[in-house]
Amino acid sequence: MRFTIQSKAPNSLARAGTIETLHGIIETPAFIPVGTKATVKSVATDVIENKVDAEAVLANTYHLYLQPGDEIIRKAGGLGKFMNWSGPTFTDSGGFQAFSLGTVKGRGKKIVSEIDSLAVSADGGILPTFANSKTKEELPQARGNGEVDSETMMAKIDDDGVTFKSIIDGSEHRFTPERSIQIQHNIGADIIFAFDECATPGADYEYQKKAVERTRVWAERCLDEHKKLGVGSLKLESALFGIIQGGRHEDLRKQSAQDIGAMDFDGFGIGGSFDKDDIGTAVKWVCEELPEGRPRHLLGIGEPIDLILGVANGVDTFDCVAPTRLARTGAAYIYPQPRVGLGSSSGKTRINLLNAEFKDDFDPLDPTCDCDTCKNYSRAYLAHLFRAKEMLGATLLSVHNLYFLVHLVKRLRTAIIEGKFEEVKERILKDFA
RNA sequence: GCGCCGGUGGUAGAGCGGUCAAUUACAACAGACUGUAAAUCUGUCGCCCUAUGGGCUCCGUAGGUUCAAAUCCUACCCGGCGCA
Repeated sequence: MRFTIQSKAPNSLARAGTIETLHGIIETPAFIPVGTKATVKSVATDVIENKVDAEAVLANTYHLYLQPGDEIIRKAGGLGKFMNWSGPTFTDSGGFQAFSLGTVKGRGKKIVSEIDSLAVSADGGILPTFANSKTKEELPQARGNGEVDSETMMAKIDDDGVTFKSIIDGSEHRFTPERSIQIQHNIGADIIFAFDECATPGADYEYQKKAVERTRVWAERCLDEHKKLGVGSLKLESALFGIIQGGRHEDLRKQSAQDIGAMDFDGFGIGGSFDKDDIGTAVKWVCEELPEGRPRHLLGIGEPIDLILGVANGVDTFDCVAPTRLARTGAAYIYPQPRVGLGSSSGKTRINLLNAEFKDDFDPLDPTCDCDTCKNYSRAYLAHLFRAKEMLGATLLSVHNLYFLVHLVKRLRTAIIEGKFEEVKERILKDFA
């Protein structure tokens, strides 16, 4: 893998560049669609390539390890071949799942729940049942700190790794930094991530500090294992990115960035489950500290405004489930625009197609958008698909939302190269403020 | 014409003397979603108000029994089935 910075925006951390991989070039900054289980949900790879214009896709180690199993993907010739994606690929390490399964965060008002048991759902899948749902406030601090001692939790973290229950069949499994790297080598993505501990943003300072230290130790172990494995049987040369943690604490973020930045990683991931306010603080602290010549990926972010702020603060690549998840429930990103006769959708940056006002709205989703969905289908038709529960709705909206974010970031890239980043940033920011 | 069964909120369909403005599902209306346990989850869903409380109307229609009726009785109207 080779990273080249083409141009930098003056008085800003923003930069435009290229990441060259075995499977093609990623022009940065770039928004990378998430394809957790080796599929960007509801969208075929040729559409991701030709209609969304994505630079790469990101899959997940945890999910692919459980199903279909990393051996199968290795036999298929690696992730890209398996899913018919010829471009660059990423895999996340599974560290985030250790966090999200360990603390079970927010579905609706049941912020955190104790999982009572696993039950078979109507469609034959296995679902946990939430017998003693509690709000965040009611939970003991220890649970928020990841000290998940309860037998009923889905994951337990210790200094050596994470033991977790399969979301598919409840069986017990264990990830260590070494194991995560081994699995990721079998999956064979171009860019893989170190196995980190992602503490909940609500955890206290002491716990965050511990997570930073654990992440540092695990990072070294990942690097060792990665070097030991070399190019492996697949002969796919993966680049390994180290992950920075530290929550919302400046000293911890800088410490983590120095720790990880000093190691022999090909690039970096910034983890930690952010909300909007953290981009200008935590992300900035980290990017100021990291060595300039290696790419930075902001894990799990974001919304349009997050992407703009992320680029401005030195991030090169992003991934986020929001565009596809929102699409599946009928929500679409749009550029705010005054719409005559449509008071409530006027000026919005996101609309819900299930709202009654779109039943007979025959305009495109976003008249300023050049995606296939906007060029060919009306809001009324999309609204109908969602009301009728036709799966094409999810596909068409996913294409739009992905296109929207991918091209938003492409616009920023062009602006950086043309020396107009501040101007373009301010203009778009004003739209989304 | 006789007999039996049935008529419940937008729909289906529970309830069959008080805990019923009425279970549940669907529909409808709104909200949430940031390294995907997510084609998911949450809320509202008779009307009105000085709204974690109060008032009014309500289970085909009209009467009646009862302290109390969607629930029991009578008549009528409507629907289904059976027999003439």
